[in-house]
Amino acid sequence: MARMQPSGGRAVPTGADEGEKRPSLVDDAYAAMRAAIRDASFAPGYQASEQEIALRLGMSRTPVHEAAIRLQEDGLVRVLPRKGILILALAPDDMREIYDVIIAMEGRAAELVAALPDGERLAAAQALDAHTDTMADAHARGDLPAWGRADGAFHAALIEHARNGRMSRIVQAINDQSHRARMLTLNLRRTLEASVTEHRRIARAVRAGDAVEALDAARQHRIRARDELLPLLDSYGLKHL
Amino acid sequence: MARMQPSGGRAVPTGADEGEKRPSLVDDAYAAMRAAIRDASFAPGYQASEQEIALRLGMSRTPVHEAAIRLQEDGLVRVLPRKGILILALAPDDMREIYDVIIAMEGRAAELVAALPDGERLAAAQALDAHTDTMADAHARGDLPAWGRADGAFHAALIEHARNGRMSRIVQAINDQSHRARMLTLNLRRTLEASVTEHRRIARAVRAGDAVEALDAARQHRIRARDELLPLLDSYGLKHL
DNA sequence: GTATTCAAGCTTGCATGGAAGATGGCGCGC
DNA sequence: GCGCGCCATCTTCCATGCAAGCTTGAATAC
Repeated sequence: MARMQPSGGRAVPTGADEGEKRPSLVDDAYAAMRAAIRDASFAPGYQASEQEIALRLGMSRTPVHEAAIRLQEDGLVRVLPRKGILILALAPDDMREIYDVIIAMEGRAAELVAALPDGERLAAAQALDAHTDTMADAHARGDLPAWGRADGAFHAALIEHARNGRMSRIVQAINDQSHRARMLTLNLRRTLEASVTEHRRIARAVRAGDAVEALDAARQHRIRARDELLPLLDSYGLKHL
Repeated sequence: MARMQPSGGRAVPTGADEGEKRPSLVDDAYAAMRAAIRDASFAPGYQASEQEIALRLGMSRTPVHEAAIRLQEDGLVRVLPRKGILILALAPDDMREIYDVIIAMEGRAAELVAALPDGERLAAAQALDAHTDTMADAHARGDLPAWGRADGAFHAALIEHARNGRMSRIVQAINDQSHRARMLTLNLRRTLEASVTEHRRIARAVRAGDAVEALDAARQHRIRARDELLPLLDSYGLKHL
């Protein structure tokens, strides 16, 4: 938890949020704890005391407590009355739930993007292809982290171009929950090429304005990824991530 | 805001939540404010002061403040720094966003339910048909509120049988946001029969275990409802609900 | 040695006070 | 009359105090 500082960075880009306001201590605490959970400085299962976190962040218990409430709402922690903050672990069944949400949301997003008017649609397709190019490059260089970043950027772009703040927020919350699992399983993946191919198919459907094809392409992409990942988790006996 | 009492009722059935704990003051405040917003005791656009709400609920400002944070996370209010709690209104564009989320989630839910093993699947289909029967009865009697309740029960059952806590939570949050709009537009609806027919189609697909058909039926049902509702809102010039 | 009780120390829940920011009205200058 | 600036007031933000609940471990009875 060494790097857990009240980084001045914005709390979280909420998608549909346009009101700019300077971050409060609560925002700082929220961002710091969220980052600490994402990069596993706070390991799942760890039970922290609000007092201790407050001390470390150089603030009182109140903002930490309020940030914990937000994190609980996001599904990242559980606030146990009079016991502390529990960092939640992910079971394989949680991954199943998460994938179903993603399959639903990205499918609809792809459909929506493919139905945009020409200008926006082509811009979106171009952005998607650019990210896929980056993925292909990273794969050729054997740069796995870069591949992961580009893959994330592709899916983020797909959602963002659907212009639906609520979808963006939901997907972001879900991604936060599964971030650790994604990082872990990046090394287990075998079929990186398939992703590139499938991304191309999605981008092509968007470019053509074929909503039905875009929906199916996005769904199949995520369904295949899930069917590849879940057995992997089981075989490795990963009960919690 | 007369009925806004710290009703002893549970805070909110979180779906995947099994930890039973007696409600705290924060839970009371959350439930009371949520109910007040739902039934429009707190009108959209109204700017409340935490102090005033606390006074009315017979507690101090702290639990009200923390409940407000949760409500903000749910998208029901906006906490304006040093200005108060703003009850959010819904613009037609918000309804478009909400419908896209619902179309995505219920479509996937229907698909999942149709893919359940025989026992559960048939039980689900039976439950869906029962709710549809109630709707038909209510329609025959001209009992619009009962029709609305049965319609809500149908869609809630569809989601619940998909056995995905995250989906349940997301859909519940979205339903909270659109509850007022649904109540309002109930009176404007013309095509109640169509809903019954489409519900039957969904239930039939579930019973047959036809996931593809269930997905399409659920999607088309919501798409039609949206295409019927949005123009209605526009024509009535309803800028915020 | 084992089981039971109880107390001390830890934790958060909630109340409250001080401080700082936002707002609206009033008075002053023009 | 009209606009501008200032101040009173209202609001939240955050720190802190107190009380209550849970856990742990030691001491005692057997």
